[in-house]
Amino acid sequence: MSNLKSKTPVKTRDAERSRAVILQAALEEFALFGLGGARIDRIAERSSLNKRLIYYYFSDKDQLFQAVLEAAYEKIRESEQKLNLQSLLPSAAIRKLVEFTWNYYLENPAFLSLLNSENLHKARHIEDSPNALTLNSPLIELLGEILEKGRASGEFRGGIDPVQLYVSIAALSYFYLSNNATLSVIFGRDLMTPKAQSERLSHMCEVILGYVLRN
Amino acid sequence: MSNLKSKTPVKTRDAERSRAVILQAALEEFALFGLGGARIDRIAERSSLNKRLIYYYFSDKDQLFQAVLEAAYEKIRESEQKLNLQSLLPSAAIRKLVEFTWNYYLENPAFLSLLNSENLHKARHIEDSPNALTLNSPLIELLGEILEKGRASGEFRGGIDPVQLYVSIAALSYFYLSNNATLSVIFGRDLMTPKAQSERLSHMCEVILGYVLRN
Amino acid sequence: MSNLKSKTPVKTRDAERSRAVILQAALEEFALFGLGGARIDRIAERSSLNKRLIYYYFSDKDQLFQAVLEAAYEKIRESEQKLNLQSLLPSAAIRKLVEFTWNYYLENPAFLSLLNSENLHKARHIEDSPNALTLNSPLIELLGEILEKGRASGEFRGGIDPVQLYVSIAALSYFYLSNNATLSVIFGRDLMTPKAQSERLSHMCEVILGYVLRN
Amino acid sequence: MSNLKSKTPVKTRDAERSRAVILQAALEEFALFGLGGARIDRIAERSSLNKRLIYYYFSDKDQLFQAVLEAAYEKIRESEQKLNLQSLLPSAAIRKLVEFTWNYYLENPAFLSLLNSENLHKARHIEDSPNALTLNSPLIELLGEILEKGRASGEFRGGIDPVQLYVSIAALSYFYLSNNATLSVIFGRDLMTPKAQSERLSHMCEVILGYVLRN
DNA sequence: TATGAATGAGAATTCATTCAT
DNA sequence: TATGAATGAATTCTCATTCAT
Repeated sequence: MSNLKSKTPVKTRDAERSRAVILQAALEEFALFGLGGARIDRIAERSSLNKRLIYYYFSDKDQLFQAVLEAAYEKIRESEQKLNLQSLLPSAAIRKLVEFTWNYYLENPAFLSLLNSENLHKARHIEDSPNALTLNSPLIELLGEILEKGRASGEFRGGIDPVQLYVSIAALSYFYLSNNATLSVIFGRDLMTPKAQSERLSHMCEVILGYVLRN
Repeated sequence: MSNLKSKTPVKTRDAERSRAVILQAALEEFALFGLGGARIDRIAERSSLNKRLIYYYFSDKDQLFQAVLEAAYEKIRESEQKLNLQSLLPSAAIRKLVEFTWNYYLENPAFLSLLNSENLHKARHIEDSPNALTLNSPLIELLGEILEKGRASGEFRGGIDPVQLYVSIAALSYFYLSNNATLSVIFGRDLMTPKAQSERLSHMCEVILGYVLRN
Repeated sequence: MSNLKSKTPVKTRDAERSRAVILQAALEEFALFGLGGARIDRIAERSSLNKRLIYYYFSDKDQLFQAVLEAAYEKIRESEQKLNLQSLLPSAAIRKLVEFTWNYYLENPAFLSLLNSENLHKARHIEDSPNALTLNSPLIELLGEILEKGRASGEFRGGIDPVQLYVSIAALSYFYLSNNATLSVIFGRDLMTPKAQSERLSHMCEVILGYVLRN
Repeated sequence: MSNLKSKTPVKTRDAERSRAVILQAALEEFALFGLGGARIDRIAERSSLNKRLIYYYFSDKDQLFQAVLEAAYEKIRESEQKLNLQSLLPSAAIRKLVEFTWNYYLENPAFLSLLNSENLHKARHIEDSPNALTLNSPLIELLGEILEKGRASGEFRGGIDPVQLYVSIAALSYFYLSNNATLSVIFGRDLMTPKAQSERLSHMCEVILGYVLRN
């Protein structure tokens, strides 16, 4: 085992690795400071790589941001696909989606920050990102099937738009976590204590299930 | 009285007005580009005032941002207070709050953008903004009373945390509008058509009322 | 005399002066190194002014180059207008134009270098320089009149295109001076000694006058 | 012999060819952008060869420029030698030299651009180019003989310095073509139409022959 | 002979901020 | 109160060149 690792030393001249290291460093930097506030110099430092190399691989700041964004979207889509919602009962599936969304955002605050930046910039980076377009469709389709299954069994109410539901599920977690800093100040209470977190999760499940369930 | 005004022409030596003009220009600039992306030069242009004056009134970029933020919070609080929710039946009050939140965010996109920036910066500007702290309390208190009144009358379920509810109401509108750009790209449909807007509002009312109402 | 100067001290905050100083420094730099080889830093040093100020007045390197070019053209046009060729006999006028051209180029090598740079860049800077277009017309017109006068008196041959003649007069001096460095190496003789210079001037007069004079 | 070549496919390990390809690519790049503006990266692209190889063959940008310049001089000298001026009558020889010069410059604009660059750099590259020095002598000598032959036959005037004449012949074509961009803008007419070209050639022949011919 | 990866020094340009009037 | 002029410190990006294979 350990000798396996020694057989593959951390190569210096490894394009794949360098690209990945830069992407990770850039993700952190963009998440912390936004697109405008991010500094290429700091990304170079973070990645312990030469600043020039960033331009070598990504041409400029915007294209770097785009690459980071694409990677972030791919990552969440992969996680979503591992959920296997189709194998669950409708209400369990919905609950699992709410929980997954919450946990994913909680563990990947950089993703939220990235999306905020991208929205500030009117989505211009994803717009010309070829694979972005079809990224969400599978989940929405699946959600549609779940809603239909639940409705057929009489468990769920009818007429629910899966996009609206998906947006609402995301919204409830996203807003709480993304705006946690200002909300905590304004309400004068720490919204990130373990207790607060579990209360939020319960609340969201109640809201969403209260909505989809027939009564 | 009226001749006082005619003696001081509109564009000169009117401190109050200059301050206000700068604040408005800064609001637009910060909303469009974020704190990091905003340019003092452009704020000067937007306000057709001298750049130096901005420093005269607001000392530096951060304090300017803070002033803009405070003004934005004040404005929404004022609007909230005009709602007169206490005079309505509980369910009508809740519905009205949902509608108000949606409409306010819709009409004041700069406010959302500002909050995103402030959250990116960990709320450091409101933190030392003396009046920010108590800003939300009245509404939360009122919401608590409404929930209690509804519960007492048997219309509402019990055990609802007004803060959670308030956050969720805000979340549903905020996320949809703030992230509209990326969502529209990803779902491949324009979320801001009049039809899409009214569908969203209906959906949100159903979600929130579905949650608070006993059955 | 000397107290005149003390009455107008070198003001620091003098926009006109700063602009002029930058233009002069830029002229020298561009002449020495071409557009691509010129360094904004060195222009700042040359002018003992802040680099930032260059951008303040001229926006970017290209616009600075354009401004320098325009100034250079204006200067030679002014000098040409002082020639008063119309008051001379045709052959004297032609000779004077040849001599003037030679001397002007000799004393303003930066002008030649600037034109070379501009031609390397396909004249893109003068192209959108509003006043450049009509700059040469007056002289060409005057030259046409001189040629006609000479022809009418039987002194000059007919059918001479003033533009062709003007270009040829310029060419004979320009090429010699602009390409002096390579020519001197290739011919193995210094083309800039006083003797060489006066020989060149004689030669050019003979060529041009030999061409325009009837016999 | 022939099978040796077939064993080495066209694109690999052919040092001679690679050198030549690089030289050609560099010629184009230097001609388009000058020495300062030329980019090693682009030369690599143009030659579809690796950037590293350029350094392998030519050490650095300056030496590459020097090699390009030498090749360009060699090429024009070769062409000049094919003219066989000695076999012509003096006036025909002069006319042919004017025409050749014009056509050569017309067909090799890169050569002109290269010389401009070299002059901007004070001829420092040819200076230490061993073969450059004697390059022009044969033609000048030949021109001297032609002039003498013409003078002896009474056709040409006497006292013409062949260097001056050669420079003037070059000047008339060079300036027109090299400065065509700015001249076209300033005179507001396209100097490169077929008609304009042939007019220029006629004019130059008249000027030069008008000068050398006795009357 | 050939090439992709990597880099330090430098270049243009930007930006918040201050000076002088 | 108002403003044009001036600046130092960054910041993005470029470029010739070298390293490792």
